[in-house]
Amino acid sequence: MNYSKQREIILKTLRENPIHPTADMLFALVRNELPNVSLATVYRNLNQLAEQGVIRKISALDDKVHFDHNLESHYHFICIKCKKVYDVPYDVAPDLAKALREHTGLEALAADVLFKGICNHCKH
Amino acid sequence: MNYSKQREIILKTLRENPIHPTADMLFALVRNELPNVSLATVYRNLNQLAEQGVIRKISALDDKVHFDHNLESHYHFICIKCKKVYDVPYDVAPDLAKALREHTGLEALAADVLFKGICNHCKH
DNA sequence: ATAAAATTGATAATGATTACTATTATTGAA
DNA sequence: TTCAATAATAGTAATCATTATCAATTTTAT
Repeated sequence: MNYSKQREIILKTLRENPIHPTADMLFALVRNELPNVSLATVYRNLNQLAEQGVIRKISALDDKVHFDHNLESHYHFICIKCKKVYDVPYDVAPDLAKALREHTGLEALAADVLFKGICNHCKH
Repeated sequence: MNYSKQREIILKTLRENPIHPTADMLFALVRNELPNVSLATVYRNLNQLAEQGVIRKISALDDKVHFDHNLESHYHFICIKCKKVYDVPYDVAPDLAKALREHTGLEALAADVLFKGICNHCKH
């Protein structure tokens, strides 16, 4: 993987944002710094970075894929009103893979948890 | 919601199948009984049934939306090789909403858990 | 029986994502 | 540094799951 300015700025932009942005949200942000960047470049690099394990993809809703720079084990809460995605600490549901193994014998490589509800901000 | 033969057979077909089929899988199955059924009718009815709470949509698998006739609380395991979706009993991770509330104060209306790994069948 | 409302099949449209391609940038060795 | 090989880019076309549209048909309530 060669260096590219675009990839550097896409990654930097993702890391600066706690909002779990989608590809098109990042496209808009990155264009502030690189006005000629292509949407295809954003998608290409996000997929490469996810494949390398530098970032994570989260399929939060039924529609767009969101990206997460936080590699630590954690879960997500999506607000069904504003669609914002919040981090949920791992401690809320630790050792799910172990529980799965003990109950079913299945070996999980990953365990994704997605809570859905209305966030505190939207309740008011 | 009026009665329709198509809806009846779509629902019956989903209930007869433990495979968490997608819309196009159901389309193929339903066409055995109703050769003139339209793909749009399958989508339309699955969405209606899900909206009524008669069936459930499961997303976040891989692009396509799968449908589940099992309304009891339970989770899913997807095999990353054969893409089959298996049910995982609720007991593997009970009371996630309560744990979320106690840790974060957030109120979850739903908690989806998706395990990813290689199923026993694909291991051989 | 009949009119209003719901549903259908066929197909066009949508929207997120990926593929393609000619051009440009990066790299490592001579 | 120069240069050829490789990788990445911008722009755009293509893909593919899903939705929307609409005239025709079916269901339902009166």
